[in-house]
Amino acid sequence: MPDDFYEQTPDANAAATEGVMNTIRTADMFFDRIGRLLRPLGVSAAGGLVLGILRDHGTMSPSELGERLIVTRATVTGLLDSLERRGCVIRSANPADRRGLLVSITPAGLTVVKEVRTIIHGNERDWMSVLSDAELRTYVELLHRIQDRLVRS
Amino acid sequence: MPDDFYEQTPDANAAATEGVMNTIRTADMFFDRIGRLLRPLGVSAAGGLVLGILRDHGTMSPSELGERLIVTRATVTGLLDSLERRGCVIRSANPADRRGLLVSITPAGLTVVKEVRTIIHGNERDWMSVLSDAELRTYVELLHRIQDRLVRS
DNA sequence: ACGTGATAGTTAGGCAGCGTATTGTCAAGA
DNA sequence: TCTTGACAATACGCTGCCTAACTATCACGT
Repeated sequence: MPDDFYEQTPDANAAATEGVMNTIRTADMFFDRIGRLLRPLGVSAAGGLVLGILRDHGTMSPSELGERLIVTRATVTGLLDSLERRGCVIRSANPADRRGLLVSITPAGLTVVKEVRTIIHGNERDWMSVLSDAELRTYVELLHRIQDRLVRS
Repeated sequence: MPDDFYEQTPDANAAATEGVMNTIRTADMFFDRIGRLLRPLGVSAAGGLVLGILRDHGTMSPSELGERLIVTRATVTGLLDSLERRGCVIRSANPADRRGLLVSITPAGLTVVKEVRTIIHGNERDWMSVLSDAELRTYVELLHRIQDRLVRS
């Protein structure tokens, strides 16, 4: 998002606008870099998140995956389609509820998620290295405050 | 993006990861809220950006729009298709270069962009009101430092 | 004058997200 | 029992973003 979108606004909103626009721009950059780093592994950024969750928390339903990812169930369906095609996860019937499924990570998926983490962690550390430890703590705290405001719509 | 994706990482990367993930999550929230606010106007968040640029800088080529938006020309094609369908912009031939086009905002587009700004500015101010002026300045400065690091890949 | 490479825009195909509608299943109350 | 409302997953259509390939045009160097 370009700086100049709102440059004609001379009032007190300018600072708030800059905060919002720069947040979005920075996140876009992160997401873009992560996607490029993961492409050689054959998974998307979203797919990497799914595998990480399955690795840490084990088999779960698509709905629960959606809650953890903060996306809709419809989106989870598509993500699982991709991951299943690549052999990273399998869907099986939930014996306790015939409406539901259970999603499990495969050995191939475990291999992928291991590589994902190695790649991403190093880069994240690098990206944030321009902030001191104290600045990073401040930054995260400010983000949390903004998020708290946002969840209250 | 869920907090717990990387929770099993006990080393020094945890703070950096939290910074990256929270940036993405916050931006997602911003983008979602903006999209919902703009839906009644019949334009997407990206469409609103295009109209704002055209309003501030006048007629320009799709390529230049793409540079300002930091998206590819192919993406601009799609955005202009939508905006043209809604009567907000028109494409015309560039008399100086028969390869190129010129995109102009229409009176209807001007009306829309005015409403967009009114709606968005008030909300941005509200969202960022949880930070003091000094904190907001700090926040934006930290974002700029991170962005500077990111543009150097 | 004429290739040759660069540029402008589109198209095609893919992924990821959404909202909405649909189908099947569960659970609770009449 | 049976109906009714909630829930699980999917299908469909839309937007937005990408890359790659294509056509048309330009601009430069020979």
